[in-house]
Amino acid sequence: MFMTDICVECAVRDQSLCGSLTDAELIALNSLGRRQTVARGETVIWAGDESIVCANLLAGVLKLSASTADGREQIVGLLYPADFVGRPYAEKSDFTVTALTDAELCVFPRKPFERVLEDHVRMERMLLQRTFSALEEARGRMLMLARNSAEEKIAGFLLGMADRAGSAGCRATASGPLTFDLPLTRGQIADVLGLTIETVSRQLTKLKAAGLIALPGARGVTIRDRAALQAKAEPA
Amino acid sequence: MFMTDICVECAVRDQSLCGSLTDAELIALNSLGRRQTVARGETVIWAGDESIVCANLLAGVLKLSASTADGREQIVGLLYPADFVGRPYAEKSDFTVTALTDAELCVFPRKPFERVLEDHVRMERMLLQRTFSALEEARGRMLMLARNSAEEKIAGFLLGMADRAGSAGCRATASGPLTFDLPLTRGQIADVLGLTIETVSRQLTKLKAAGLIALPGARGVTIRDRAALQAKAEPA
DNA sequence: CGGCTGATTGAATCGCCTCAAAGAGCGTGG
DNA sequence: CCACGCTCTTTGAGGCGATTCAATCAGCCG
Repeated sequence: MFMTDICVECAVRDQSLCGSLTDAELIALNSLGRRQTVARGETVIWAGDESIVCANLLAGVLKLSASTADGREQIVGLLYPADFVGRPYAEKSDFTVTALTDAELCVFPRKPFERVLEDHVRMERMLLQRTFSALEEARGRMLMLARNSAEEKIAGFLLGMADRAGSAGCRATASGPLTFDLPLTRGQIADVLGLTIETVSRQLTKLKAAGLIALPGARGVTIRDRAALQAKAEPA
Repeated sequence: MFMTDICVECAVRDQSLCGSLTDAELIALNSLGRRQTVARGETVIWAGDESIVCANLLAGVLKLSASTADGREQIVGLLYPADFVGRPYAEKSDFTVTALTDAELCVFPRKPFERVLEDHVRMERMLLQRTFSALEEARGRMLMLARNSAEEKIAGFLLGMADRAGSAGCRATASGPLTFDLPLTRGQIADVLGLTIETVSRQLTKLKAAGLIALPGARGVTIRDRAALQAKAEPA
């Protein structure tokens, strides 16, 4: 194995699907994969297009979105580093994938990737488990979208983002004030939660007024009272 | 192979996951599977419980539901004959599975079923594809839940049920009036669409008043103007 | 014939959306 | 360097759609 192998220096080597492969097995994938950087706002896959590629997300945040015939949009999932992108064995893409932040992908042509999958049962099994997890998450999101109030949605969303940011290590204190930057605009948060920009803004302002959070700068968020937020997110 | 083999007389033999197996391979599954009938209203799997079984649905309709801590419920999926039930490789169940009609299942203990899956790559691959389809459906449902009006939800729901009933062959005419029975109560429709009972009832009444549908009996529905319904479901 | 579950209908309320305008942050070019 | 324009955000006023609460009605079974 050469030092030029892209997998060797892969930041998500162990968390991604590839974690199921031995170094030897990686060689096949290695020759297949191609690093690709995408700028914030750029769309990687268009809904309805032919399904050409699969990928592992190395860095950044992507959104998965769907929209109605008359243009109403809904973000149906967010993808974080080490997440898998695309749908093997499908001829066309169902959803649009767009970069919310500058991002980096490890892209594979779909057909050859399917062959690798077929040759490596452990990897395919891992993909199955990931897909089940994604399904579970999607269904949980359905409950949230259909049954939670705007306040519950915002509180839950902030907690979710805080957990992610926390593990990414902005500040380690679990219960104390945690500050992080949202990778989404108000409009994108609205698209995730099934609300409007104005409602998102109003709810955030309300939580700030109540002292549960602070909003340093347009993108920053500080969790000041996690317990109270949790109570708003999940009323007994 | 003996005539007592349950797979031989299986109504969904070719449509289900098992369709990927040869008759010889079926023998292993055959000894594992157990027919189980469940009555309308009965719950097969409880959310949070240990994940003990997987199954193929042979007949009837099941609902997959989630609920908030304070009891608001959302149906996150419906299961029809030949659909797969459960989640292999997971230690606990995420959602509650309940029979909406009297139903019949072909149940497998999870652990042994996983072993069969591991031994039959084609079947596992088929499950992967099914799971991707379920994910796609769930995400489409998210768009519907978050962005469609009550009228759009009801119109779309009726069309979906009509398609199912149509293929099951109540009456073959594609564009003419099609009559079928809903397997769901108003309350359950409300849980599917993220509405309330009253809203469902009002929207149905409105569509009836507009002459797009008729409502013969509590459970019956007649599609009188499919094109108009389609227009309500999917405004350009 | 009650008693039950499910469906319908009405009235009033409220939460979120729509429309509208103003303010903040930020990069660009004069 | 600062004014300008852009995008994103905040805030307000008003309206509408769906919910909530409540009462009646229909079908079904014992």
